[in-house]
Amino acid sequence: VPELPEVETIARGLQVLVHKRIGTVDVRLPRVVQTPAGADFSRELRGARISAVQRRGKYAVFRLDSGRALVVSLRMTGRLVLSRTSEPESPVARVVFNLTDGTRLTFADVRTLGRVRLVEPGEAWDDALGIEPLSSGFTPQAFIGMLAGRTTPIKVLLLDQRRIAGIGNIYACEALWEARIRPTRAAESLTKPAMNRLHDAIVNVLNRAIAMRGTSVSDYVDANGAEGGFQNVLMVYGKAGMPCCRCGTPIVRTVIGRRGTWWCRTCQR
DNA sequence: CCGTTGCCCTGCCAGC
DNA sequence: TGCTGGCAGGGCAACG
Repeated sequence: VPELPEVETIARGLQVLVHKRIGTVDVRLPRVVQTPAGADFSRELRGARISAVQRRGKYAVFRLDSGRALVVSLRMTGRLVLSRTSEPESPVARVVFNLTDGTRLTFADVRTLGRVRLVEPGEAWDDALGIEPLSSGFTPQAFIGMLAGRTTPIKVLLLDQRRIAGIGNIYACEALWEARIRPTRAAESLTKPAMNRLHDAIVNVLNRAIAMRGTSVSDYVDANGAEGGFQNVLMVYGKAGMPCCRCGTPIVRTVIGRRGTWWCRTCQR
């Protein structure tokens, strides 16, 4: 599942595309293109030069010389993978970008829930997205301010992209374990020290996951098709029945906010 | 604004 | 062996 560390790793791997020019664009499954609809998407991208490849939350963003941007949402099983135009195409390719130098960028997606869209210069496509948790603005004070008056379970708040952009189910579970906080706790009910611990745990977990090139539990691979390494050091995610690494109590799986949630009943309070 | 629910979509796997 | 139902979960729309 591509969350912040996975999309960051993909975007870094796609830096080789900077200054390259897009030739033809083949849309294999039209409904994954949000806008512009129909043939306009391919036509408007043709000839565009890529000026930067970035990440915002869980979105990959390709800046174009024209000031427009190609925005890709990978959702659950989406991939952005490099190859050569001469190689065979993925059977689940949804949009294929052929660069003029023979490089191919494929947006592949088994479950077809991912989306691509072309946004106009200055278009506020990410207005509803919250703060970047690895930016300097994500201070303990900023985080604590988000929790005030919020009765929602702390885990649901961590997953709310309008507050913090980029945390998904894996890293929400892992950060709460690291901070020793029960995922069901009402956000506003956390003590000040607990809020500080959670702030630090979020930053630490995301940075460690980036350093290990993301978590490959099902479909995730980077821009070169390589798996990440963080699945080998997960503490709770997907670990139902396994002993907690801190206290030995078996990890439980419950459902919070309609998401599977793995945690330790003993040391997460 | 806040919180909750429904829906999308396919591969995998436990259980019968 | 073959079928079925549940699960994986991010983003968006809709509702009170």
